[in-house]
Amino acid sequence: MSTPTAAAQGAPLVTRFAPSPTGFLHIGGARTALFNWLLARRHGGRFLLRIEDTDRARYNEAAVAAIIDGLTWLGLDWDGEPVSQFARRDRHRAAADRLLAAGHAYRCYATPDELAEMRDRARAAGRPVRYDGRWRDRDPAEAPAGVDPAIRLKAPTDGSLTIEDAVQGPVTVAADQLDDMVLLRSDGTPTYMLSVVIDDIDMGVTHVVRGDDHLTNAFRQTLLYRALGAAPPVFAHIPLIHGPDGAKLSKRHGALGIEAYRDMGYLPEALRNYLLRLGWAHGDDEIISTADAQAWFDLDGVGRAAARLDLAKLDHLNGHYLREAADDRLAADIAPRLAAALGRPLDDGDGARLLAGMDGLKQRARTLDELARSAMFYVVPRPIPFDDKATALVVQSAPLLQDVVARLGGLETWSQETIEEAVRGAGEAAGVKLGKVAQPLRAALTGSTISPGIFEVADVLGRSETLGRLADAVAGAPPPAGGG
RNA sequence: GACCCCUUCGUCUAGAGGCCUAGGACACCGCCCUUUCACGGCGGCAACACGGGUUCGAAUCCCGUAGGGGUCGCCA
Repeated sequence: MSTPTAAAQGAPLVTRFAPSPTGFLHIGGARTALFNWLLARRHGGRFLLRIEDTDRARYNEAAVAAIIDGLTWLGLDWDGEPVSQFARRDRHRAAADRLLAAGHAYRCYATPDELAEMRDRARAAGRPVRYDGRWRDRDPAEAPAGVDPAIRLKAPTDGSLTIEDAVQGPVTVAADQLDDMVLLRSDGTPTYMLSVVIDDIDMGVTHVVRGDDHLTNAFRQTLLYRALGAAPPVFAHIPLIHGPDGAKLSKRHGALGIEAYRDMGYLPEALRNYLLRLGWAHGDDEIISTADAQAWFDLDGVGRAAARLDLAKLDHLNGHYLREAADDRLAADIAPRLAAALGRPLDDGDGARLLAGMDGLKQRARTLDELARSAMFYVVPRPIPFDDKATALVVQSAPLLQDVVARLGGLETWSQETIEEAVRGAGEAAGVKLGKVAQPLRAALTGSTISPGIFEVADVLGRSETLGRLADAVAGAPPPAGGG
């Protein structure tokens, strides 16, 4: 038998992201949220946020904040207020009572020890490890005194159940694989399985898009929908993300909170693009704007195999978005990183240089972290630190640099054009190629052999700072490497 | 162990029986551009897990094998 779905009846599309607040928003959760968000936005539907906080022992308030911060940073806006599943427990209990009254559920007096023993025996005998339904048809009069019962759903005992998963296709499971799941614990609290279904029904969720570790839950939940007389949603179980080694994501690789990626210097738009392409494709498109993603995303394009995390590709995408980003935004983004490295807040002069030099800087960086490091030379105080290659270059070319100092010092106008003219003049006078002058100059001004175009650097640095750094360099004995 | 799912270049993927001498992207290697490094351009390396079918024809359909993953809680 197959299952009709809510969406098949033409209801407006509603998706939800429903994390449990036991930790941060990890990369897999972020992708699940992205897909739900995109699907809703694509179809003009609603994207809801629900916190699955029914397990009070593991509830963690900081985790709720981390999830909300993570989604916000990623730019995934949800509709309405976040829903607390725990706050809706009375509603869940009432549903369990209704099922009990309708004969779809029953009281089970089996104790935890008894259940553990039952499982051990099944495992030892090589039988499926399931609840055996021992209280399903037993006379409640036989209930042991002083034992609070759990409420279990009566699942069908024969036949099979097929789910038409929007990603996995039709998936069939035999009824004997599904045991009678607990709806209400013996302490009267609702379980996740019951809460999810009641909440999804109440919230009007039409499409449940989640990790495929939930695939087997979909069968149990479908049974619950039926008992409740409600149409199940469209299920879409997306493959999990694996680490670079193909194994399940662990703390060793990418199982980091989304904020860790932010701290590593990734832009939210780059992460969105990367996560979108991980397990989903739209022909050969790679760089996909959020507007296009919202116009194109569909469940059809979601693959069925697990994908591995590849930071190199994320780096490439991030570089692309970095080059596209506005200079003032990037300057603001790296300011805290620079201030931390400098041990002092940036001043107006630093800010002006960063902004002026940003276009040249951002062409060369792949992450905000790299961008900040490459920008250090603009804000470090004289005498600036030199790396080994820069030191060697400056020592070799001191006479040439002295001529450059003389020529630059005599400039009436300080601009990229006049600077270039002066530096080229020095090269011609010495009978060497431009590179022979430009590299030592770069070393003197930045302390490194790598930087944006050197005329631009000198222009941004300004006349006095440029001449000052040059003087420091030709004065010899530049300070040892370090810092910048 | 039982059940379910998956398997195209190193990685992400295109591919829905002939358009495939399998395309794109990242990574890698050359060359070009060039004041360095990037960017960009051009070129290269590199894959249909394996074995059987079905078909005039299979990366695409079917079966099996191997490998990988997921689930088996009064957790979510």
